[in-house]
Amino acid sequence: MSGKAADTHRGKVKRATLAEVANAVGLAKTTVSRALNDYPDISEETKRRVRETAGSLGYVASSRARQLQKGSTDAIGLVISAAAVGLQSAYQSEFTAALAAALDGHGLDLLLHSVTDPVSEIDTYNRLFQQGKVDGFVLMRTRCDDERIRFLTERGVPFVTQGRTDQSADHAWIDIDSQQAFSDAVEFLAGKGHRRIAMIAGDETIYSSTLREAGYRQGLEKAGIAVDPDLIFPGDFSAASGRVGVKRVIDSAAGVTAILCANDATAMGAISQAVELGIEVPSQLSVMGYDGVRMAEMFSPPLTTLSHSAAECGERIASMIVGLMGGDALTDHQVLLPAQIIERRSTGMAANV
Amino acid sequence: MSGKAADTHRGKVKRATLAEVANAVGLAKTTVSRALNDYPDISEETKRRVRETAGSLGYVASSRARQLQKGSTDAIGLVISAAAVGLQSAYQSEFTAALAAALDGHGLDLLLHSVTDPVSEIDTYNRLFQQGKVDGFVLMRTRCDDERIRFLTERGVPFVTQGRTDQSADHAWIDIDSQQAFSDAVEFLAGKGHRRIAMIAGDETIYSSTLREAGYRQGLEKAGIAVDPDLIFPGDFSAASGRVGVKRVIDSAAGVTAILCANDATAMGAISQAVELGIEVPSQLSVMGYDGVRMAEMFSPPLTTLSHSAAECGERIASMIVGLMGGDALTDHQVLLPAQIIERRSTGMAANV
DNA sequence: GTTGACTCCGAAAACGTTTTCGGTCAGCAA
DNA sequence: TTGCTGACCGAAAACGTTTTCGGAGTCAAC
Repeated sequence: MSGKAADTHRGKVKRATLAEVANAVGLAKTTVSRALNDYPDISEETKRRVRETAGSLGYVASSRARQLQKGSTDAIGLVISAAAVGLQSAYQSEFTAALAAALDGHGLDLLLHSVTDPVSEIDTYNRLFQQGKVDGFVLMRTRCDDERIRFLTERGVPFVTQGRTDQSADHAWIDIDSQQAFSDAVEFLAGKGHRRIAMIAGDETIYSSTLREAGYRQGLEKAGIAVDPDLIFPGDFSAASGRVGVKRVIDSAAGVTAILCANDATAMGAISQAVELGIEVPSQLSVMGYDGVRMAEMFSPPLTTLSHSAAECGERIASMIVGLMGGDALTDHQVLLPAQIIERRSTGMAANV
Repeated sequence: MSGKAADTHRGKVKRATLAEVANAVGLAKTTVSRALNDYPDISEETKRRVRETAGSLGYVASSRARQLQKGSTDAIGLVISAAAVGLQSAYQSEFTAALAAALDGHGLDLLLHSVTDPVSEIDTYNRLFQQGKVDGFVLMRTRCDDERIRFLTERGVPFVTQGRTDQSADHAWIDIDSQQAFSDAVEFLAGKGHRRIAMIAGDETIYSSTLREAGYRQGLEKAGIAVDPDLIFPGDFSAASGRVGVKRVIDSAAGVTAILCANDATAMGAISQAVELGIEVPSQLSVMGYDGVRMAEMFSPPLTTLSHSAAECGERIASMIVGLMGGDALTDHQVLLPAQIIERRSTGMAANV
């Protein structure tokens, strides 16, 4: 038994330990630990020897033990509510992937935790942190008045939100300037001759929804169009709400030639329903989305949308949370990124009415 | 300073420790630990007292310390390759979310790790496990001959794959019977009068792609249609490859009235490109996808597809990995689930050619 | 009054690191 | 010889749990 692939016996996997390495190389645990961590008071020769035998034993330090000693995990938590999982937009997925990639760049892992019961949400954040499973959090889908933020701020837990809130002054966040974006969008549509522009809004409990709507109003003003509250239809970021929205527009709002949707999913739902109702997009109706998800490009017709980069957002959040955990002073902790109009073929000149 | 919200001073968060609880309640650490873990040899009265003071101190056991002692993390790893992140299909996202939810039901967390360099992929699996950050893995996008599987099997690391491989005999997996599904799909199309049915295949390094193609051939045979290799076009599961595929079909394959796509994304790309080329779906061309992602329903036209449940897949994988880690014997460790045809409006009767 | 069984609890070891605090040794100056 | 400096290494404590083992009681039976 010259255990070459050592301990391959199904079931128990024996990891090499620091003590074993120390033993093998004939030094103390202390020395081995410091050699591996490249402390200056260990001679180069010793370091070399240590690294060598450590390597040959396949030694990898147990992060469990290290964490216990150092008091920090190298993971940050992201809790997604299963209730919203059905609504989990394509953008959220893209963002999550980007975030994981970005965190990896900082040597951090992303701990995904799903919570079914909205009541136990806060409790989950609490447990995850108290248990020491994560060092901080990233929050998505921030709500106008967000209990999670109050809770985490109170405890001094590091976190960054993707999206602002009413309490924005007090915490680190990154957000897209959706208000500006929606204002731009309206002006864009107005520039194409549209005068009666409807909006299918997002979930009103989400802060960003209110900003998007505010942007819509602002854009109308800039374009010199009076705001007609009857042209604002409720929605919830789902494709389904786009479908419903379109029906309502048709039923109740005469003369609408363009619909601005709270996000791409809603826009796709809207288009799909419109087409089913025999309305041609964009010749009879222009539809515009927001987020710039990948699928938007492949939709038929390809979606005109307001695009922003999930990758950049992930990168910056990663840096911010690293900074926060490093105890940085609050600088650059509130970042607003622009969105950009991508004109495709779901929008066109206003039809004559 | 009656420290009600205790230690809210930004930065340091003091978690209550077992010793503190023991001290407060006037018992030994041992007793407190066992009381909280509901051991039978602690009196009910004592348990009550312990739970009470533990609660009032806001005590939550550090999972770091517990893990160190017990030798197990309560997390399983999912590594996604950033290269594929662009290709990360909607289905993968849905599945990931479902998996996280299902694992949560078993008290497990999902550790998401992104890897950029494909070369370091194996290394990542190794580190993650050796470091003791995860107790096992779930693998997605299994390849025909999958190095990861060889590696993990060799080490005796518990894992479940979503998708079979050439080495399927040796490991736990769950998969959709895509071969049967694609066979069914062809028969379905043949039943609508289609005779020249093209296929846009998936990434050929992924095992499932080969099964899907095999199913396609099998379906043709059953329908009594000769297989024409020129009707099989390469793809990579992306919407883009659907677009390209359609162009090729038009250019090089006369008389095709239906296209079967390796997945929904490809189908959507195909439809979108077809429409751009002035081809009407489904009157001139039927297009069918696979996976049954949510967006398929909202597409225009709504996509006919082969649907299977990401939620169920997640559930079962969760149970399987729990079983594996519990050291169960190999039973029920290879599960094949069916997919179901959902007829929507991207398919129709064959056009007269 | 010893024994045994039973109930409840505690001391100490263990998990595998990192960190704190010295300790040894060589070389060199006084 | 003594003392000092610098370079290198080690013993032991610490992190916060769980587990192993055993100990102190009580009570009944012999």
